[in-house]
Amino acid sequence: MSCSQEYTPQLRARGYRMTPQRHAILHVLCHSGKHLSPSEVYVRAQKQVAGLTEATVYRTLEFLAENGLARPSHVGNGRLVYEIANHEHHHIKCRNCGDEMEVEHNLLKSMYQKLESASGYQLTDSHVTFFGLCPDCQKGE
Amino acid sequence: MSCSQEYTPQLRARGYRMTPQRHAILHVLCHSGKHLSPSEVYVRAQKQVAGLTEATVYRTLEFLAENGLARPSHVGNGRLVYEIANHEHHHIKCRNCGDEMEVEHNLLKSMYQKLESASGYQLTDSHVTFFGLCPDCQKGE
DNA sequence: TTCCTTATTGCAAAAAGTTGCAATAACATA
DNA sequence: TATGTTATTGCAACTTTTTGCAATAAGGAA
Repeated sequence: MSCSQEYTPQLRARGYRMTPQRHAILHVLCHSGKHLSPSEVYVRAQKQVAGLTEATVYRTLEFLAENGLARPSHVGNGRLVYEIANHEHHHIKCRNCGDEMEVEHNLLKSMYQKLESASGYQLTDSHVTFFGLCPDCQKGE
Repeated sequence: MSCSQEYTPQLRARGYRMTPQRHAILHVLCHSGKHLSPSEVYVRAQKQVAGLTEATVYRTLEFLAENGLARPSHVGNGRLVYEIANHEHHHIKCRNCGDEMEVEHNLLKSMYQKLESASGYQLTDSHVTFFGLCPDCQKGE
């Protein structure tokens, strides 16, 4: 309950429906704080909705992402993870130790503008993951 | 032959070996011009090396990426594609029609510096894919 | 050229993710 | 509140990607 409730009108307005499955998945994303893989979402949401399947989790996450309620991101190795889409940010991940931090979008803002004018594209999707070496791992090198 | 030959000493120097499989896969990447999915690489490389398996293609692509000879990129939906790592660039892809263009790295250079000083990270991996609407699809909206 | 070490491959099984389709259940309307 | 439409789910089969392990072969040293 709580957080996920507020999404109901958003879905209805677009002709979609709020279901116990979507409810549970949104709830999981809301209260996780970090991003989760589909199977992590599955394990947690299953406790709230008996009979939930993994296929539904995959479809729901993709659906939520398409509708701007969840943010998918590529964090290494080609696997997607998801988090709730409340504030715009990006990630930097350490190639070595896997440590990760958030980056405010306004650091990238002027670059986005340059990019838009250079390419003619209108940038919609704003999540990017950068890879590098964290301060600790740089010392080790 | 040709292009892929020059990589042999690079691998040897690090204690790795050049094999017919790696040879063929590098050759495919070199002569494709665009990025390819693992299965596309498999289909093409198989013609040069009888008995090549998909597992080997996956492992080889990951290996080449780790050693800086190939560049992996996330082009939508969580699937990885690969291309030969000869010049630094990024991609912008249209969410609507799938059209794609390259972006020169120097457009992002100053942002990379800001990011490094703000985070303390040393950014190593430089490929990013941005998503947006291409000029044509913007008109349609 | 032959031998030896060990990086690399193929195989087969497992894990992760996707898809078609019939059954179910949101929810707008009466 | 009862009803009909159709968005959504579960199921099961399928595709894609990963992994362990024994067999193979690259290439340095004798």
